[in-house]
Amino acid sequence: MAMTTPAAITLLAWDRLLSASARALGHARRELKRGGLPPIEWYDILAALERRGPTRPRDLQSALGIEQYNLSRLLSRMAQAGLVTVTPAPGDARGQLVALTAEGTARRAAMWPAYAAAISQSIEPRLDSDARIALAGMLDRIG
Amino acid sequence: MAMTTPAAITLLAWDRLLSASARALGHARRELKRGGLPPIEWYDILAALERRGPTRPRDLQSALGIEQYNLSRLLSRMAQAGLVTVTPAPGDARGQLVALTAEGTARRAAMWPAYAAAISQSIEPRLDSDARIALAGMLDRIG
DNA sequence: GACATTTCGATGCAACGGCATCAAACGGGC
DNA sequence: GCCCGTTTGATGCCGTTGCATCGAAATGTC
Repeated sequence: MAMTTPAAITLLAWDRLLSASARALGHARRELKRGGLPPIEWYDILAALERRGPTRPRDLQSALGIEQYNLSRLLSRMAQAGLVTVTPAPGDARGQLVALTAEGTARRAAMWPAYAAAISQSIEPRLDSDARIALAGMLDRIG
Repeated sequence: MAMTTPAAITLLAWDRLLSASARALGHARRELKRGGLPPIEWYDILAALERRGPTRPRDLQSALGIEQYNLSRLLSRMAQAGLVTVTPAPGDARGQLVALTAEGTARRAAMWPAYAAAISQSIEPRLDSDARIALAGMLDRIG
């Protein structure tokens, strides 16, 4: 067995991290597209709004880790698609309040089966429950 | 303590996987940019060419998991930057042979310190050697 | 209260990626 | 040798992202 230096281990972990997440993300994206559904980014925003209720863009941004300009345009598209409403924020004339529409709620629900299936297919087949817990714990430290 | 169902564990792992890799990747990208260096994608191609010697685009594509059209354009840019040469492939008039230039080798070497530092900073601070091995093993199964 | 600083969100522009398609060349079957 | 399906790589089109910057409103300073 080859001697494995700490640095080499780090690189191996890096490599696996990038390729595993790229593969998994790509799979989920394709599955959603295959179902004629919106992209993952929309799901995250819709789900966040469902959890939090009407929210300021700025707060969405920090909660989801999206770039400001990116979120701005995502919200434009989602509003145009009728999934959210963007209204002036009460008490701050600069800002806005983003809220789910009924259609937005429905759309998020419609996305879930395809999305959940993709997630399960990526993660569950070869990791038992304990391994998943351990994996989440390690990744949590990296993040 | 809340009961944690298997499905919830899967979702937690998914969440951590995406956010950890996004954070780590973003950090590495920013560090490279901060040094006035080419993007990660270029590094991967340069490193692959250094390992493999002159290579057909098709082979790079499957080795690195890049889309065909994407690789085609990356190679154009890298050739224009003088980091690789693209010549007709001997024995196959459809194809090409991509080779590193001296400048390409130098550039890859110049990228490494910044890239390696970003990797270490993302992975090593809170995972010891054993944890990194375990992490790589789990991610390998997902990929 | 006037002025500088900070925060919020939009946007022009260029680079990049995804998709579909194309032309050229290869190779197998007959 | 000829045709047909396959492989290789490029590209037009469009949607998205990154970057820099802007204007407007809020907040802090004096």
